[in-house]
Amino acid sequence: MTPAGAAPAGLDATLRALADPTRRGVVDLLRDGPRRAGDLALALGATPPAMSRHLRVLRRRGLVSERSHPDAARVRVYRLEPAPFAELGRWLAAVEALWSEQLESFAAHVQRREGQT
Amino acid sequence: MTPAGAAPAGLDATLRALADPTRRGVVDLLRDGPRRAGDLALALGATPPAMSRHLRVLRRRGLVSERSHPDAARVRVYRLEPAPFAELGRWLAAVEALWSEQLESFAAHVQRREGQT
DNA sequence: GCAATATTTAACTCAATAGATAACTAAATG
DNA sequence: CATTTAGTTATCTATTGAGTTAAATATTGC
Repeated sequence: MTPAGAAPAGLDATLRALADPTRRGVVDLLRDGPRRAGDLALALGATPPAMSRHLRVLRRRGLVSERSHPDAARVRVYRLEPAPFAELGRWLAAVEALWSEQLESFAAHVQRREGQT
Repeated sequence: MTPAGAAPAGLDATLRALADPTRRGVVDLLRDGPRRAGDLALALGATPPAMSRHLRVLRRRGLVSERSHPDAARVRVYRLEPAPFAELGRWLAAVEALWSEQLESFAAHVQRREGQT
């Protein structure tokens, strides 16, 4: 069901991870492909320690994964992991599915609200 | 109603608003239609003040709007507003669009990484 | 007008989180 | 090997933000 090892930690963890502009910047940059940690820090104007912490958050939430650079083991390359985004997408789709249903069931809600009042 | 000026406050605000389980619970409940503030508080096990604060956050981010109950002006009815969800959906789609592209452009990244090393 | 109801605002406390600097680990390079 | 390079961890501080109780506002009903 879930890719081996990288279990998405749930919607809450995903949304908390994405609710930070720097981390969302990381995601946006990784859209174009894997990148090194230092590269990300430089591109987003973050100090290396700050970026390292952001990457740790993203990693623990399963939004990114880390590998060593094939030609330089001290360089760490990060890439996006699809599972948490897919989970978020499903939730969002379920919410958005309602803009049509909401009109349909409007009468029922009026009834319910009046029953409660 | 969303006053014409209350544009969705951006992805950051939307994601911060959704990065809370109670507020996400509100969204899930409002999927089924508009509901009263006190109803939401009761359903989610939150005290009225806590719920009021959560609703204020959601309102200021443009995720929900508030009206008075037609038959009882002291009752406030909340409903979902689609715009911020649509914005989030577009961003998410852009991110997810990459699972295919990422494979395509893989060779280019290898090249770029080797150029940097 | 007076009490009850629905909800919000205020003031406070507490925990979680982000940023900065410094110290540390590991790997490439001379 | 000593040094530079890449990145992470440690520690501290400051800010944000969520919950609580009490008070305030507004509306309905007697």
